[in-house]
Amino acid sequence: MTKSDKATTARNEGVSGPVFQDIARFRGILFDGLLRPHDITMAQGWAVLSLMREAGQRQADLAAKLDIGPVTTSKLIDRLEARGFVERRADPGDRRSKRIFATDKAHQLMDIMTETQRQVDTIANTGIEPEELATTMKVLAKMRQNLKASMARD
Amino acid sequence: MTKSDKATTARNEGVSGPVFQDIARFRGILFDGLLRPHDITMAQGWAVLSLMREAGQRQADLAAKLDIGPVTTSKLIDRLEARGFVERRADPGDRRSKRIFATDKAHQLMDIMTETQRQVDTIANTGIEPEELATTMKVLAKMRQNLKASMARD
DNA sequence: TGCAAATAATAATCAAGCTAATTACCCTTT
DNA sequence: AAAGGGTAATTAGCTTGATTATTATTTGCA
Repeated sequence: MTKSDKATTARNEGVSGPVFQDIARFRGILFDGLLRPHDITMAQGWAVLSLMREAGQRQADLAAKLDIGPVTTSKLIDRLEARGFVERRADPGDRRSKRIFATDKAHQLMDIMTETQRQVDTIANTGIEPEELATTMKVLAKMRQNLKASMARD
Repeated sequence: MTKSDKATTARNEGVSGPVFQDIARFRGILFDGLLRPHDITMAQGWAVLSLMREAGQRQADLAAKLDIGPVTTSKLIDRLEARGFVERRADPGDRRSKRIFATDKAHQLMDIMTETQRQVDTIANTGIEPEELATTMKVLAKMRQNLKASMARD
């Protein structure tokens, strides 16, 4: 640890700071760069994966699964449909709803997403002790839960 | 691939998932909600803080400090200038550059940002052991560094 | 039964990030 | 001194988020 690092920590400046934002952003840039040849983005890929795990979700279901808003979901599906990874079908029982299905073309994405995530994790986790990493992932899960719960109540 | 890398990969498949994206997003929503009465956002606040620590930075300097692109910086400053938190002045020595200064109005933001961050951290860190939190922050700093380094080389 | 409230999707608008391309300017080299 | 290459800021356009409001449909209840 350098002297300036120590000073920064002591002042408590930027300790949690933008570190979460930075990591999320850097991971996204890396992820999207690796996915570019496959004409898909990280956000789109995760949406498709959710649809392959559970076919025929309504847009509202998918939004809840991904923890994003219904509008974001709608536009995400627009792009996925334009690229042929997904299709909207009318819900036979409720004419307000649409059911979303992954197409055949989407099925190659499973392995691509898994492998890409492995690559990003390998880069991000270099030089980190396995036990410390395990602790970190456990803590992050708790943080995610804390934050989500605090938002749900408002 | 080292032995510990292999072990990590084996145990940690899909663990990282969108958890970083989710935490960053949730923190941003909370942060921006708390800042709303002050007519500023989290991203804007951090930019102003950097300008108060070091007055008269060029936009490119600020971009490097915040780890964002020059275009994002330019538009961020547009919004800050429109709200009267910041002003652009011509650089006397280089007519390509502009020097950015926080206005008097900005000085109240220091405490607001500090306090808001404390509130968000309090929510996010509830029920987490101090040692585990310390480990996590250390690991996150390392991850951030790993990711940034991997992007710089391309 | 009929009307009010809830729900599903979308349109419109804004913030914040990105890349690529432009413009203006500086500096070094010949 | 002119040319060329590099740097600073901006414009234009895309993605992914958010919020707010609208439309169409369903459902619940008096």
